[in-house]
Amino acid sequence: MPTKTFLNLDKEKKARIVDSALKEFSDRAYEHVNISDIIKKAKIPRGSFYQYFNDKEDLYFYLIEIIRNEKMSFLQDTLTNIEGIRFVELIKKLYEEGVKFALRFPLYVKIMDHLLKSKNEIYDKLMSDNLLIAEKIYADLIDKDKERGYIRKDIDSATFAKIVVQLTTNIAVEELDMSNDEESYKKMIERNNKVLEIIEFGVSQGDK
Amino acid sequence: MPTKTFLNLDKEKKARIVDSALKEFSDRAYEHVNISDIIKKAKIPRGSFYQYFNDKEDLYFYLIEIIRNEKMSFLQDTLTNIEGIRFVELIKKLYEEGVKFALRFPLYVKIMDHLLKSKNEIYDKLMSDNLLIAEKIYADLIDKDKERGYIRKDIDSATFAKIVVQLTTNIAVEELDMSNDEESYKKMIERNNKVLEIIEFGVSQGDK
DNA sequence: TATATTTATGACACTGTTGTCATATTAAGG
DNA sequence: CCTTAATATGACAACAGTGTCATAAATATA
Repeated sequence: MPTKTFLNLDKEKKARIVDSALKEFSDRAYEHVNISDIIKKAKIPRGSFYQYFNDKEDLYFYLIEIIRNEKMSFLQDTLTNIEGIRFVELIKKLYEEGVKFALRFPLYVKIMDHLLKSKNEIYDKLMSDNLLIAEKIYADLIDKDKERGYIRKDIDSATFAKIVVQLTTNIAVEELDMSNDEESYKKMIERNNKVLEIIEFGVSQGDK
Repeated sequence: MPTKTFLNLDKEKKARIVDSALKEFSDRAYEHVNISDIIKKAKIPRGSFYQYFNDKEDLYFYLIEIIRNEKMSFLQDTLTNIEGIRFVELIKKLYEEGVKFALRFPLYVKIMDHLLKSKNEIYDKLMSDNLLIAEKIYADLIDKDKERGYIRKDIDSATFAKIVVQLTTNIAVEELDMSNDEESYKKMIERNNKVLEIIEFGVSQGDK
């Protein structure tokens, strides 16, 4: 947690520091970000930084917190209106919102992407449960859809959930560098729809 | 490339160096491996190392080469008998062989996993094309299966290929730490079969 | 204005890592 | 056995980054 001193800082200075840090952590993976670069970009002296944060991890956790809050408030509408919607439709919607979020806050998404791909203690502290929790939630929703007759009962819910998590968490980032316009937005949505169509109906031509 | 001096080294010493390096690069991502640890473990003096290799990258590329050769010779049988086999069956077979390979050479697989998840210039130099090439090959095989009536013609081959690459390249590694026995071998195969079953026939219960 | 408290600052000691180089050792050739 | 070439060695300079600390400046309080 940042110190009281940091939180009392005037808006502009705080923003300078946070922005600089966001930039660094979106460019590089956690281990390669160094304080020296952050304070240089934020134009604060070294000593001040350690007046505000314990160390790099302290700062990083603070950023992740900011990002998560932003994402949550972004998804709030979608998540409060789950009732009655089919699982596959929900996934589509969530992905769509995810893409919107990515276009609005590309730095945030890059940072989370680094985190997702990392394999260190930071990941363990912040993420390891998260995806499992998502899988669990998905599996429950899948079960409900089985009851309602939308999904084959012989499908393994856990496997299906895992597939969805794996296919929908990775796709967005590559695109972000290229262009932030409507074009790539539509392309990403479309690609995801194709993927879900395959999952829904399968590729097999057989009589079945 | 290693120097002539290195290649002339007696077998035992060469092995000591290579093994030490393999261990380090399987434990840590490229950027976090340092020469000092490698030479300490291999019990060679610092100067010698630089007699053998230009730098870390030089050594790393050499290891990747070794791994690739091993993998290729491992998959040779499977790859020479593609004729007539259905795409989905081929993927199953390749995955199965992949698991066998992983159990036989866990260090190799961990190293390749680090590489796969990295997002740096090393990755660009060594991997960026590779997955695209795999996708292309898969897409061609999918097209053939369409002709033969195994796969729906309205499926987007590129999308399908991408899905397969994404779902089959990631799964293996987590398991490696736990246990190297027959149990986990069977579990991995089984899980992959479930995934492919979903891809093949879809999850939808609809009349269709 | 005087004093206490909070904040700012950058020099510095410390740690870790790389690649080089002068020198020593070993092997090879005649 | 002597000379030349190949290989081995570890001390060291150079660099990069972290976290601390004594001191300065600013701000609040009385």
